[in-house]
Amino acid sequence: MTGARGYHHGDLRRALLAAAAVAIEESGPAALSLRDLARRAGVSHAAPAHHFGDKPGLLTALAVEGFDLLAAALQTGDSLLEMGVAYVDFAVRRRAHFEVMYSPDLYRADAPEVVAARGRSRAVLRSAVADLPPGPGAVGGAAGDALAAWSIVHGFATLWKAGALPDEAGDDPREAARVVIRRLFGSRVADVDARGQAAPPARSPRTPA
Amino acid sequence: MTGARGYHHGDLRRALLAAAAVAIEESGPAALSLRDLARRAGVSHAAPAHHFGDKPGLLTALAVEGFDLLAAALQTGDSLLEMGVAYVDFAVRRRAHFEVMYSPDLYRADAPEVVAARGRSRAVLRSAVADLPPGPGAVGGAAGDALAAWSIVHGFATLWKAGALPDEAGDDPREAARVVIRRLFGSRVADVDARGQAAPPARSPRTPA
DNA sequence: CGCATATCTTGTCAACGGTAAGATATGCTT
DNA sequence: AAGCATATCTTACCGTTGACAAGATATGCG
Repeated sequence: MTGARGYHHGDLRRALLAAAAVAIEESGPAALSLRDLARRAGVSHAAPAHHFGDKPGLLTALAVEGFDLLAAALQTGDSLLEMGVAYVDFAVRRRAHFEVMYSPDLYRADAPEVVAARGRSRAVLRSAVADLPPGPGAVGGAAGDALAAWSIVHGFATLWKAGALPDEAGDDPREAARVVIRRLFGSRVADVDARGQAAPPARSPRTPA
Repeated sequence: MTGARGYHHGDLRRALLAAAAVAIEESGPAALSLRDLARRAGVSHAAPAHHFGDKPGLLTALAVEGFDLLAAALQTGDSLLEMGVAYVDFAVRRRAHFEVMYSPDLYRADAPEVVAARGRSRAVLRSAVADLPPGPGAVGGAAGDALAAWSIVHGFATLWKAGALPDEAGDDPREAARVVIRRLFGSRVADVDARGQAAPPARSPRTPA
């Protein structure tokens, strides 16, 4: 375990990934230092190289972990609306993973593990979109639905994280995300009356049909 | 002009910003090196410090320039649809500026010039949204429209740039953006034939819901 | 013409990423 | 249980970077 102090760390790979997430949340991915991670983990500055090769290697592992975490987070929501909220929630709460995942310059985005993990999270979104009743002005069909849903949710999350939104957006990203998603899909999306009266104040974990 | 070779460069500040944009387009903002910029501009490694102070200072200037360029680009489109397309086009063609603008960890996003420039581009978007006929499921009113429009366009642009979209999205970001935007606003947005040929300059007559 | 100032240079330092070579623990084979 | 191959970690080093200090040179204003 991590308690094994001595020449061998015991779980250095995990410890480095966790330290990387913390460090990135503190100062962003650009300021990440492998030597700082090594210090946080209590090992020498050359230890990370054995597990990840180089900095892009470490961030590649973090991206893979992120895509898998995202896929898992999305699966908790049963409706497309809740899945979108879960996407935004993931972006806000796991800032480090999210930022790296969508910064392909920082890691090897074409590595097979990354492609596979990204495909898994994409499949979850697809399955939810497929359950959506067809809409009136469906220009691009289900693929268009998926693209639009992904775009609006990703854009909202990114802008929120970047602090680029005006204050009117409020302070609860989950609630604001609900409003935006409902504006895209209207009554096609679950669990809220189509007229879209002010959103329900309490979060309702169960979604009555 | 830039031709003034000698002890003084003549237009070093501009030259450095331009070189930064090129370098970032090549390798991303994380790999940016002030010394490399100095080499490209033909000056010593300490020259940039006089104009920008430090690296965040240079990126702050680049972000301000980017927000102003964005505001100008948005103003070319008269309809909200075309403005959205212009947003995506800006993100794809001026990758460097766009990436920096929405990476607040890289620069001083709270600097007054940045806040002002960002406000200017936001005002352009607002004015276009205000012209939009009210929609049926207007949850958040015009502010909700603006938030949704900005989110979907920003998300699409970001995902496109990150290469995170499946191949079905096609290879023309402007066309794909049109489809996505139309899915959000439906008939409320200027009408365009499904092929997405250039939109009519005049705003469409009132669109029946 | 002379001086204040803006601009650029050279020199220096600590920190970083990456590599090489050596030390130590782990686990497999017999 | 012993020995050896291998995984893991350390120490040492190199070139590059960002930042700072101090000096050199050009520009503009009186």
